[in-house]
Amino acid sequence: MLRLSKRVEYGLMALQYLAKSGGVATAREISDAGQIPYELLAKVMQSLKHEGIIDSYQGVRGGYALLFSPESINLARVVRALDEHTTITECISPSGDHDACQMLHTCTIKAPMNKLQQRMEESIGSMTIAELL
Amino acid sequence: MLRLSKRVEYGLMALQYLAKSGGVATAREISDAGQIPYELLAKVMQSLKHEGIIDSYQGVRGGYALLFSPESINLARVVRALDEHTTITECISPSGDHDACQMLHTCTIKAPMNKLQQRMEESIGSMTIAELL
DNA sequence: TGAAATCAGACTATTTCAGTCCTATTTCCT
DNA sequence: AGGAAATAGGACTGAAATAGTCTGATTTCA
Ligand code: SF4
Ligand code: SF4
Repeated sequence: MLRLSKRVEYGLMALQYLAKSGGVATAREISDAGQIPYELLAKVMQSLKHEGIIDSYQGVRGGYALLFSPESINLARVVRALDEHTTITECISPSGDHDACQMLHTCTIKAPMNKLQQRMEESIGSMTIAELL
Repeated sequence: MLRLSKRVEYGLMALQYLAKSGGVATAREISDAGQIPYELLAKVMQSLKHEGIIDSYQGVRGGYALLFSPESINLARVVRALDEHTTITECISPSGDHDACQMLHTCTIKAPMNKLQQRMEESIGSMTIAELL
């Protein structure tokens, strides 16, 4: 249940790389350094861009760079950018979705699961990219 | 990545039920009460039994009962009993497996992931069945 | 103008998960 | 003794999520 996806792992490696380099790096460069499938990493970088964690520069001599200091990017945000399921249960929806669980009404563990969700988020959010260096 | 499996959800409901009832309850009874697929729940109960969280009684008038007080059963243990992946990465294996990741040697995020694993476990382990009542 | 890079979407293959089915065994009650 | 009700355990199927690949478009610099 708490195994992180390859997307997140790759994303963390990439962010770590960008933090270390301090400047602009290409997806190819990061892929080579970390032995990460290039095409998959490319997608990950795009997701990180959309989330606003990194900036991108197109064309030759392009690449990616961090938009914030490593210590101000916490892992919760990275997970939110790269993972489908960011909640412990489907009834806890980040954007108030209505595709919620069927047993929503009869469910007896909904409330405590909410509490757990908070604690988990705190755990993940307590770590930053700076702690990967 | 942190969506808990149905097995865990059902397991928590069942343990909550057992804690509330205080005595012996059958899988059928719990299944009916929580609208849980009976066959799947039956498997879950068996897993909980194997982990040593509950005791079972076979035959007519049989069923399941808690082996410990609700406040001494934490969710980390439940997850361990019911979930395949209890670690954040595959290189963190509970029983020192050797099916570890290929990039184990070149990986640059292994150490911090270990730290995160600990924090996550603390979060999950900090909640007990008693908090579901 | 061409090479190198991001951007975007569709696609396939693999693995995981939820759920079902079937049979054996145990135990109580009549 | 025998049947009903329960757990035990394995095999199986279908659906869904994930990992990875492919193709083409666009941007930008030299
Ligand atoms: S309502 Fe209950 S069963 Fe449904 S997703 Fe939420 S916690 Fe799980
Ligand atoms: S070694 Fe690195 S890449 Fe492999 S599982 Fe561990 S953290 Fe992930």
